[in-house]
Amino acid sequence: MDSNKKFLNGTLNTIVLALLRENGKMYGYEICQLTKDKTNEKILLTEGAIYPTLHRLEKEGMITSSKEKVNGRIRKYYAINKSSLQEVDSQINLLSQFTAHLRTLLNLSA
Amino acid sequence: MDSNKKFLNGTLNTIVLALLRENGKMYGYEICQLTKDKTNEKILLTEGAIYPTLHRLEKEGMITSSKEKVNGRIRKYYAINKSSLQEVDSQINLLSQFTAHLRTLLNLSA
DNA sequence: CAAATATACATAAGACATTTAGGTATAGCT
DNA sequence: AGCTATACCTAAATGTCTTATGTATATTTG
Repeated sequence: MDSNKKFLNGTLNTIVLALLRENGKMYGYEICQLTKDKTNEKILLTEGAIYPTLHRLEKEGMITSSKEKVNGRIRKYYAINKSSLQEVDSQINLLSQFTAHLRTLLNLSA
Repeated sequence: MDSNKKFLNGTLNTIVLALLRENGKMYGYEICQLTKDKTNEKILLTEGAIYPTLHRLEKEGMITSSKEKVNGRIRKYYAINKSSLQEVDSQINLLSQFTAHLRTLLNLSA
């Protein structure tokens, strides 16, 4: 009841892909933090959601992981596969259209 | 894979409330049709989703139904309970904020 | 006028993403 | 030494939605 958690459903996949497209490569924890920062703590991705999502996207062949040791800890970076860039664009466009239609339905400007 | 069906998850409740708030009273089939028309057939509400949603909202005390016979067929109209108007506004605002943040994340203007 | 389509409601099984809750481990600060 | 931040992971439970059916009347069309 507190945040807009329930609205996230279905959009997480595309959020991840959009952030990866913009930033080249990112790791799970970083995706959570950046989302928190960019949305003023209004959209909070949980680790229980983000990691299975990343694993699924890799399994589907959309992204590829690579491990790097940074400051003694291992980070698992993910990047979009070049062959999937078009599909990623398409998915982001779909979500973009959806939010636009939603705002029309809700009678919101812009 | 064709439409943006998956994005709907979590927003249906609020869409229904927003349409009811704007139009005073509506029946299930009408909500589906209006949504289809307003979004250029991009957001399609299915009957398997809309009716359980209306039932749930009524059970929760957010809306109230009333049956009317129109053209020989019975229609079940729903309207927002006055005591819930504030809660409805609040929910619509939350969804509005969510879509705004989402558009920021996706690097979309407006 | 018979058949197909549109209108209008409803329910139930199944799919599926996310929440909630737990677990491991290292680095850095107090 | 203990707490917090970083960083990964998994699994059971939850809950919405899809898909598939079912019923029934009104209207359109061949």
